[in-house]
Amino acid sequence: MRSSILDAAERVFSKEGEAGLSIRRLADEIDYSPAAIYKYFGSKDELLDELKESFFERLMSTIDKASLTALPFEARVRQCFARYVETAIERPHHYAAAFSSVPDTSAAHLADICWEEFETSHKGQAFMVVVGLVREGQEIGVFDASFDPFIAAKSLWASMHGVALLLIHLPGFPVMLPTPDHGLNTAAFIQFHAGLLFRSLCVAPSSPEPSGHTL
Amino acid sequence: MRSSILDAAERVFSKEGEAGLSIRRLADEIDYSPAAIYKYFGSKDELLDELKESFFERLMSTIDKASLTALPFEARVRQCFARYVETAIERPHHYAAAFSSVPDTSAAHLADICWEEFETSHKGQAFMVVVGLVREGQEIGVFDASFDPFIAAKSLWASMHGVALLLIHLPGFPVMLPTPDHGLNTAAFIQFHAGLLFRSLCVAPSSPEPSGHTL
DNA sequence: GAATTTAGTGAACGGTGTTCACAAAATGAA
DNA sequence: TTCATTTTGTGAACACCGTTCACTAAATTC
Repeated sequence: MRSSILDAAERVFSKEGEAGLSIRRLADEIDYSPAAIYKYFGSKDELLDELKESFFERLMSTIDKASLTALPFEARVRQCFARYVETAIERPHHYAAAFSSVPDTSAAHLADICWEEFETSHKGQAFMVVVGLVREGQEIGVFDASFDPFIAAKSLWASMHGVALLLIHLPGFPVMLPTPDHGLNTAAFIQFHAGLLFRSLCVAPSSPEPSGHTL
Repeated sequence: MRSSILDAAERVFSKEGEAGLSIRRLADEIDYSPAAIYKYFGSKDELLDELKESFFERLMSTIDKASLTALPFEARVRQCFARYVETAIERPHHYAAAFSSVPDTSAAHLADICWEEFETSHKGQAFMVVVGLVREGQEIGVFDASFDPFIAAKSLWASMHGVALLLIHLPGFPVMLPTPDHGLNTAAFIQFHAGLLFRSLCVAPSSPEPSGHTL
C-alpha cells in the first residue's frame, strides 16, 4: 500500500515534476481519499524526499559501478562523468528537485555538522568516489599532485552538476548555436566537457581532441 | 504604481524566494486588493519573469563590465568568472528561479529557433562575452586554438553555473569537508575553480597554484 | 464474542492564483 | 459644467492546494 502510493507518485513526478504532483491527484490515482495518504507519510515533503532519496541511491550506485570498471584511467573518469550526467538528465525532475531548497545564508554556524550528515548521504558517497579518482590520477602521475583531492573533487562535481542542470533546464542546449557547425549532440558535449575537466587536472595535458564534430 | 508592485515583489522575493511571494501578500504589502495587481501584470509568472529579467540584466552588465577591464588576460577571465558567480549567489533566489522550469524533452524540434531567442536574451549576451574571451585567449596564443570557441564557452558557462548553484543550494559547500585543512572560503574556492577552468583551455598549463590554503 | 487497535473517510480550515461583475474615480468632449 | 467614456480598484466567488480531525468501519487481539 505504502509502495503503491510511492509508485503512483514516482510515475506522475517523473512525467510532470512537483507541479503536477498533488496529494489529491495522487489519492485519486490510487482510489483513496487524500487523507489516507497521511496514514503512511507525514507530509508531502516527506513523500517527495523518499522519491529523491531512491533516485540518488541509483545515481550513486551508477557512478560507483562506473568507477570500478576495468577501463584505463582516463576512460574510467570519462565514464563516471558521463554516467552521472546521463543518469541525472534521465530523470530531470528528480535531479533538479534535489537541489531546489535555498537555505538562508545565516546558517554559517551549521557548516561544521554539515559534513558528517553529508558523508553518509548518497551525494556524499558519490563525492568520495570522485575524490578517489583524483587521488588515483595523482598516484599514477597523470594528475598534478599539488591539487588537494577534496577541493579538486568539489570543482569536478560542480562542473558535472552545472552540465547536468543546464542540459535539464535549457532544452537543446548543446545544439543551441548560431550555425549548426558549432553544435554537438548531448553525448558528444558531455564527452567534450569531460575531456576539458580531465585536462584541467593533468600534469601536461595532451593535445585536446578535436571538438567532436564527427559525432 | 506598477513599479511599486515590482519593488515590493523584489523585496520579499529576495528574502524569501518564490515560496514567500504570494499575490495576496503582495497586495497586502502595498495596500491594494489582490485583483488590482492583475491590472498591471497578466499573471504571477509574468511578474516573476520581470524580476528575473532585471536581475539577469544586472548579471549580464556585470560580466560585460568585467570583460572590458584593462587587466591582463588571465586576471580578466578570472574576474569575469568570479563576478558571475558572486552576483549569482548574491541573489540566490533570482538566479535559481531563472533555471527552474523543466521543459519536456520532446521539444527537440524547437532547438532551431532556440538560438535566436537566446542570442537576444541577457543570458545569450553574457554567453557571447565568454565566447569572446575564449577567442581572445586563442589569438594571443595562451588557449589551444583547436577548441571551438562556442563549445568551449558552453563548457565554461556550465561550470560557472554549477559552482553558482552548488554554492546556493549547499550552504557552506566549500568548507564542507572532513578536516578543516581541506576547506576553503567561498571566494578562494571560486578562484580555485576559475584557475582550473583556465588551465583546461591552455596550450601548456602553468603549474597549478597551491590550493589556496592561504586565503 | 467483546475490546482494542488500525485503516480509511468526509468535511472543514486556511491558504493559493485567478476571474468577473460591479462601483468609483479620472478623463475627455460638448 | 455636465454628460459620456475610459481607466482603476474592489469584493465575492471559483477551483485548486496541503493538512487536520472527529468519526466510522474493518481488522486484530484477547
